[in-house]
Amino acid sequence: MHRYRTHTCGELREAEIGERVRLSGWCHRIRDHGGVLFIDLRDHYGMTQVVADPDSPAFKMAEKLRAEWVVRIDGKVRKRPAGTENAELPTGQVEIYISEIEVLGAAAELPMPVFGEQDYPEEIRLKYRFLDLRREHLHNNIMLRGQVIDSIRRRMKDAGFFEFQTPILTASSPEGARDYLVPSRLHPGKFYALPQAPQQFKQLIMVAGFDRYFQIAPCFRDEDARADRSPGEFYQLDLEMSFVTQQDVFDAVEPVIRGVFEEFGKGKKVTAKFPMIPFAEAMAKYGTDKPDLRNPIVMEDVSEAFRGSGFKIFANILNTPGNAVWAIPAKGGGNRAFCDRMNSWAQGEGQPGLGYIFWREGEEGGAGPLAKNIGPERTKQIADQLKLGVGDACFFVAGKPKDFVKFAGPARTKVGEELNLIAKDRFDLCWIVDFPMFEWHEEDKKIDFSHNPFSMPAIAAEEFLALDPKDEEKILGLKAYQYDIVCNGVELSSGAIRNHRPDVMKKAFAIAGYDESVLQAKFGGMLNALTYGAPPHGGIAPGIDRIVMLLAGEENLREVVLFPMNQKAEDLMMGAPSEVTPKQLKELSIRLDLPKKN
RNA sequence: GGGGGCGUAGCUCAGUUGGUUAGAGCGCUGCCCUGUCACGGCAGAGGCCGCGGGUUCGAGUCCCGUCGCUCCCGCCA
Repeated sequence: MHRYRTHTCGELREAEIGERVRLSGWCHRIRDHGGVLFIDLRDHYGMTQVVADPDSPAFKMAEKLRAEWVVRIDGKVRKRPAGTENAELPTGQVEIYISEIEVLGAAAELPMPVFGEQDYPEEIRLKYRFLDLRREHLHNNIMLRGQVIDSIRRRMKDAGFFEFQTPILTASSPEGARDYLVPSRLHPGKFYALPQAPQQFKQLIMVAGFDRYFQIAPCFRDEDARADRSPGEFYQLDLEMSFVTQQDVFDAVEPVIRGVFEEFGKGKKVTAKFPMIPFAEAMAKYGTDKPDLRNPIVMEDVSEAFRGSGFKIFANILNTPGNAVWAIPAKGGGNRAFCDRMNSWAQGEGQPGLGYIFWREGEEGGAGPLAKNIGPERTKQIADQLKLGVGDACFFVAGKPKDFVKFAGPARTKVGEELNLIAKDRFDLCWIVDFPMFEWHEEDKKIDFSHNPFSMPAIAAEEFLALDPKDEEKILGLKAYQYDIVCNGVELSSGAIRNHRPDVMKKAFAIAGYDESVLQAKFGGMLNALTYGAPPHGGIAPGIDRIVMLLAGEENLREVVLFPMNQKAEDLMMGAPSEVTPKQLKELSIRLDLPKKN
């Protein structure tokens, strides 16, 4: 007989009745009836009920067991007495009558029970992650993650991609997020950086002629956390392709993403063909470049209904060129209680308030102070434009669109949530395309890259090279071959057709006000590589953690990461980051200059 | 760096207008219980009410500060 087990805890059926078996696992739940004692023995594979009574030589030992002790039990499989079968368990037709128990690992009193579905504070869950991971919910999430990654690998390889590894210790990159730095012992005063993404490596793999690259790539960024953004490290399905247009990248990636969502989406409807939504359209309709398309609300410009109207606040705002008034239609929100609630919410968001009109029986022409200010004609104009009627409401935001979208987008989401308009049973995916190449940097009063300086401008190279840097209007209107995949309001990935031409890259940096020496200093290696025959190439990098988060139905990345850090980028279980010895620092030629407390 | 929420038993939470000895469930300890699967019953232990200061005859409760956790903004090519 095997030292620890003949079967797993999820294995035994009626076929094994009468066999002498050996199981090892955790005491999930113990029910001691005095005369008869049940233990639900749990392992990775499932749960089996084991039972002892005073006739069993193991009874005395069984009475000593406590939750989460790891034990080995020997015994005989027998059919459960009629009427005591448990249909919830695959092993529920049988039980094991214990003849011997060996304690393999006793457990101290638990800071957090494994049994049950109750919520526990993050701090405890993270400190005792190994206990949390025993719980069915997290355990399943992590297994799902592994299956999703397996599926992605298979799909990528089937599509002709090859998997590469790129360095973890590399050079600090000047753009983007803050780097994690690793001091060099051999080169005092110099540092490696952990890659924020293998961006330059994957481009170099294309320059090296490998044609189709992918990697489940760890990425490191020293930025503050969010619910959907892990501090420190996360994983991307990083991929890159040579001799491709933007459409080729879409055609390669879309089936992989859609396939994974269909495979693991538990029957939720997945977008059959991802719509391509230009950045400008996404901002205008949804107030964000990562719209939740499950929310049917589409905003519209209603500036004309307010221009020169009796509602002086908006009329005055509209006197400034470039300003506008947008409407957020709220089907089914046509009552004062709801409108007031939205107004309070807006104030909680730091807004002065949220103007609204609503339509109800007896006031078919529109109710609320705003309707009275602008009069019935303009109110009707709004109702007609947005196809609103009795029982509906409409909210308004006014000012400079670039500024108020930060509020309008969340307001659209809030209305959708409050009125239950969001279809929960779908994964609505889309491409966001036509991002601007450059944008006006208000603080520095200059034109700068709006995304990745490596993206190719969506304009003929010759025309781009001929651009007059003073022609700001044309430059700010330029689009880039830059694209995102968005699912249910979550940005899944960002990608681009890369700028593989040194001349175009130099021009792009010149337009953004960087001297060629800056380009050389920052991206000399990359630029150099491009001068020796670089293929046109492009790629994208979907976030693995976010995909799994959506598939698992979680709101927080920590629910799909094995050993996550907390919001302050601390590993409470391992105690990272930690102090190091003076000897270690000395070897690295590092002296600490810590900030003074208080 | 800034804003919101939370902080009471090992854990999840309740705690009234500021008023006697701060409660419940789970867990823990002991006893009882031969068919449970969230087993049940009886008894018990367990509290710097995050910390510091203030107001008050009296503070878990009100005020100020601080710390911790969390969510968001900034940040995230």
